[in-house]
Amino acid sequence: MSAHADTVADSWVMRAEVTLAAAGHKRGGARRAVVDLLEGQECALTAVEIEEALRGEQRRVSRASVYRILDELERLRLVQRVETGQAMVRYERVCEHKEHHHHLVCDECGVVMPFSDAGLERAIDKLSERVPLKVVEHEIVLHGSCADCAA
Amino acid sequence: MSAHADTVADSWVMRAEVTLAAAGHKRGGARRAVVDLLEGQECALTAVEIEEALRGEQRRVSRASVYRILDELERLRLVQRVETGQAMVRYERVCEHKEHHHHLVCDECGVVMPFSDAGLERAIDKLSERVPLKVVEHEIVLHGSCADCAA
DNA sequence: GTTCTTGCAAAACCTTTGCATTTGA
DNA sequence: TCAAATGCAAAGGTTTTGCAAGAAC
Repeated sequence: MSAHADTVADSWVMRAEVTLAAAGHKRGGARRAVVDLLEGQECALTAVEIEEALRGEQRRVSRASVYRILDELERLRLVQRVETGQAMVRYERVCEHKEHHHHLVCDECGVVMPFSDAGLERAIDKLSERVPLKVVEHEIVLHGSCADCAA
Repeated sequence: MSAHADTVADSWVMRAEVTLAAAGHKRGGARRAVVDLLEGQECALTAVEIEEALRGEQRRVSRASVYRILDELERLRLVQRVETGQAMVRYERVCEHKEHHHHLVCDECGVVMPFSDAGLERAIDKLSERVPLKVVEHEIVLHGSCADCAA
């Protein structure tokens, strides 16, 4: 089903399929297209970017459906919002443990880059237990100027 | 001018006044009202909350002016956006070093709470030097369920 | 056949902008 | 007097919603 299915037994797509089915969803073509697209992304996309990517390739999906699908995927904790301080919210798939990353945002040109840091994750995990909130997820965004813009 | 001026020589309000004057701004009544309001806040407010708070108390300020003022304060790095995944962006004053904090967001009831952690700040500062971005600020948001909602 | 999905168009909403007026220096 | 500041109303852009047609089971 997905290009990753061979190497990763329980790929994100497979988890998504199972979770969606368990939630009583049928397998709509629009949602499958969005899920497949997200599987191949290394970083977060906006709803508009998703719509445009699908328009060319697999299957045209209306803007409204993109939002509805993302909303449902978020509710099932299959995708996560990423807020970059730009106009539009971004979305990316939630991977358990592995591949978990955060974001660098260049406030000048708007580029968004992923980064990850084990030490930071450890600090967050420890902290999460001392805080008056049952933490289910966290988001870290570093703002600044990218190499090109700072030059 | 501010209630804090006695105890903290260079309070945020004073820094704001100086910075605004240096940037060629006159002392408008609306902006002063917004700045004074922000000085008294421990955590981030939305533009609408600011408008509503001022409507009752000090001085009525139009929505457009609130946004314009926040925009200018942000450009001067006197306030910082806080993105909580809710509909509206929040703003809070930027305090140098001290009082720096991040946010816990209850995704069920929407309450936003500040928290701070020196270890986390250290991890972020160290990390900021290893990253392909000239970092000027960072934002950490923990999402989950607050004590009331989790019960 | 029933329920979930989807597209379209309209609506809702937050935020920004244009313009005329007022205010501060 | 001149530039900045402000309010109002309109515009802009993103996200949501209502409704009817279509697809999955």
